[in-house]
Amino acid sequence: MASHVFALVDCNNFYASCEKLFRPDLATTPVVVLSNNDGCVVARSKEAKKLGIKMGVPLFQVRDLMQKHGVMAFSSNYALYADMSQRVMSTLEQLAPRVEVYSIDEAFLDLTGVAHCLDLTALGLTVRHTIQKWTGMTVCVGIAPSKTLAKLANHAAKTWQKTGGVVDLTSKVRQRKLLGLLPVHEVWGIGSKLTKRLQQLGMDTALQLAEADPKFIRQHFSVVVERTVRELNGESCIDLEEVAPTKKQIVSSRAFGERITDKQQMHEAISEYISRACQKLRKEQQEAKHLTVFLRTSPFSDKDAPYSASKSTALDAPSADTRVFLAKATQLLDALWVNGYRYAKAGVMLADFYDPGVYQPGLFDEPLVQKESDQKLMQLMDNLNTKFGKTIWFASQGVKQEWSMKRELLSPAYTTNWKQLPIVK
DNA sequence: TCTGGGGTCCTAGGACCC
DNA sequence: TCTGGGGTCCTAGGACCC
Repeated sequence: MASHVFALVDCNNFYASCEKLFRPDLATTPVVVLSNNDGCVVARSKEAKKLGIKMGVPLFQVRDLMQKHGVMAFSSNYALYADMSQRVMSTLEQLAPRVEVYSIDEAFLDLTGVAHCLDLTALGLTVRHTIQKWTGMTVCVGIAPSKTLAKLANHAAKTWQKTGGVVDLTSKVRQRKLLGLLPVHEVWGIGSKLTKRLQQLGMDTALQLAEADPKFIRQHFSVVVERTVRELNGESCIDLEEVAPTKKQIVSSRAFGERITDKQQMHEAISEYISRACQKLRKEQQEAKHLTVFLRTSPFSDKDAPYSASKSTALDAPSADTRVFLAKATQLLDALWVNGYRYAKAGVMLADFYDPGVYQPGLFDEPLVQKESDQKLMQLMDNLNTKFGKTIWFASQGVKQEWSMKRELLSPAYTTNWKQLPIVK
């Protein structure tokens, strides 16, 4: 069997870099990007990291520090990040035979076929320079015989400047050397809970995990961790997935900008989430049969009474019609709603997906009638809303949406709105 | 006063069937 | 009163990722 070669390409400080790209005046300024509702820090530029601002920290805890050092904050601007991501990914597709877009700022490349005829470090440098030149983004590249090792190689490329942003980890000797240097929690798939349990068994470094007996790990943990051990030893267990598998569930949920205490407002919010979820569903060209609605108070507040509840229902037949789900969601909300709480968040979840037209009704079920006019209406709505922004919607979604999220520090839509293009003076 | 959103996979346990 | 073994399907919950 031919051995695999993967590269992991990862943008440096992606969201923060997107914001800086169109603001050359901020080149050396520390920048952070905030979560929805401007609640916590979800991305930091290298200057902000240096100040000790941690990932995920609530904004109010670092406000003084930020003020003192002149840190610039932005609300998250997903339209901008998604567009920049697409530019990076389509550049990668021109540079490598097979690409798996793994997240908004990362992609795995399959270099198996080209590994023997090209110098891998040189190839990594080419990727880095091309992305830099064509998109303005800086990336690091990690190359290794398994995805887990490629992740670690990328981590090394980011951590040590003298690597020039590219680390070729195809040699066993280098693999072992790096594994010995890294704590076990840096390994892809090892989170905080597993780290604790591994440490209790005396495994503190990635190398100690790599040297554990896979059977022992299988017994004490799971197949997932066993696979990680094999991957750390250069045995590729996780394949490249060039085409994204169809989704198995769609979630739409948001924390509110202000607490909701009024049922009518909650109904608006739920209607909005249903509408978004159904639009995503139609974009996936799927129909769903299962719906969950949930709501809860803030889990962080000690003075609010805690309440968290969810209810699910199954449709008679799969659908992608917003109106069908709106009706069901309203029933679920009636059953869930309790007066007197200060609700902080709610959401809906669609599951149990089918390709349109393949669902088999039970013997005694009503035969399915899918009206063409219904599908056309949904399609028309989607077209209008994609083309012109949010243009038409259902009355139940409300107009003012006073509960909607806070985004007070939003940057302009530099790349996706003609009116907000940056101007060169 | 202020703490994100959207996913996946695996496992255990219960219900049900023969 | 005694009372098996094996299989499947579903769901809830836990863990992880970015």
